[in-house]
Amino acid sequence: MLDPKLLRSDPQFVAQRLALRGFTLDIARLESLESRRRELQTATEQLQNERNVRSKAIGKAKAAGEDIQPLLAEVGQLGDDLDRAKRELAEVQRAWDDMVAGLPNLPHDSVPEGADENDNVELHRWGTPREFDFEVRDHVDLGARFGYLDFELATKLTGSRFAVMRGPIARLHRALAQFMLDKQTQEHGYEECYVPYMVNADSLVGTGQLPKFGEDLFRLTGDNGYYLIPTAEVPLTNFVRDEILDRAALPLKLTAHTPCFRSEAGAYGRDTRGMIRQHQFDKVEMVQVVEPATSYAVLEEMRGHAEAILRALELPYRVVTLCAGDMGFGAAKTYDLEVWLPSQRTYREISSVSNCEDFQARRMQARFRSPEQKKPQLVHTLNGSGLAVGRCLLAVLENFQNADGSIDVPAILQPYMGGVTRINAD
RNA sequence: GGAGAGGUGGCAGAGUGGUCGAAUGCACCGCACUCGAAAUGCGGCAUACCUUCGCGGGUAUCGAGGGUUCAAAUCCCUCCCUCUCCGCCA
Repeated sequence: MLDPKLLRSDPQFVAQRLALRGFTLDIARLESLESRRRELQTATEQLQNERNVRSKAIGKAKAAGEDIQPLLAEVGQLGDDLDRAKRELAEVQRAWDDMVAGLPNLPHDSVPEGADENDNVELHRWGTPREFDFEVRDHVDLGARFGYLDFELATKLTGSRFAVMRGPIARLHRALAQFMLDKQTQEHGYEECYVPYMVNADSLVGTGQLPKFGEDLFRLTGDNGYYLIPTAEVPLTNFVRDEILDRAALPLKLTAHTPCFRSEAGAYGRDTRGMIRQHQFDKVEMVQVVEPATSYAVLEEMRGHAEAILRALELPYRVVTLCAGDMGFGAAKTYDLEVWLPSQRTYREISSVSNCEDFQARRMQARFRSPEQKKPQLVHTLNGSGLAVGRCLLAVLENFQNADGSIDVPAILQPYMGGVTRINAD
């Protein structure tokens, strides 16, 4: 959520920043709602005050043994007026809340302008894509060789956009997740967490998936209305919802390996082959909750934490700064890491690292207290994949393939594979 | 799933429908005392929003949401959560 004070004091500025991401702010509507809200709130509170004063007077009179009938008569009309005022106020307030809850975050000054992914700016590349002296197979073909990666089976079990992994590929998948988790906890200082894979609506509102993007989520039937998590960012970031932290508790660095569930309602027809875009995939997620002054330094740090995984795996990648138009709803600045996929001869997203500044914190009422400042201040929240396990798996399969369809296990993963150095061999 | 007991400020813990935003204790902060500290005394100590240049004033919040009432932490309803016992289970 954007700062209501800023929306009020400088709507032109907000509109201009939002325009960078292709969002049009209806200033006239905002201002009309705001002025009506203010008017109604003041009037309602005055009525409320009057009623409180009179009720107290009745209490005193009664305690003093006086006749309270005349006082009751005086107060008669007040209740109706108050009810009406409250109703009107609630209506306007809700309209305003709905409008503001639907506004995306403002892009940071350093974010490049642009409308879509074509305008993202490459920051740097690492590694050199390997030249193959044979015709490369994509991960679907490689995985099908011994039935280690089976999409048809998953379709029978469930439906499209799911995968079954078996044998060494299933183990490679597990090895990747274990390796990532170890790296983030042991070398980068994150606390390992195990979290619910279902969350309530409040958590999703806190991180910004709701109310606007419900169609991307799997909602469970039943009275409690839980949702499957689309990313561990949701449970991890919501650790601090409605909390006032001690400054000494910051930065809070959390990581978790979880499955992620996405309905991808708007993505039909894209990446239908293979496991690029699945309804269920595993991810190791990093979340940091920090003091505002440090958040941009932390963003760079977290990008490094994600890059470290790809480097250790010897996977060529590039880093792009997302342009304003391509960023997610809550992000003020985002880096995407894109891994080289030989079968597509292109880089594909494998990690996204974002600084949400106080956007999520304001929705969550997540604050911290420092000795210098009397009032609690909003924290800044950041999240990043470190990394997407499924996409990483397919990157390994494709980049480490041999002419005979076997796949070398990256050196760093071999200890996690019981010393196995090559899979898919005859 | 069944039966019972509960959810009050950072924590503990009072609270008869009416001067209750809420006693008291602990923790924390300031001041006094002290060479310093401890102990003691005095004072302060929730959050959000509205209003004011400021001092200040106002509104809301006692798990959540409804209801009764001139007035609700207190009464009624629904839901959520916690604890104890039983059942079932990994």
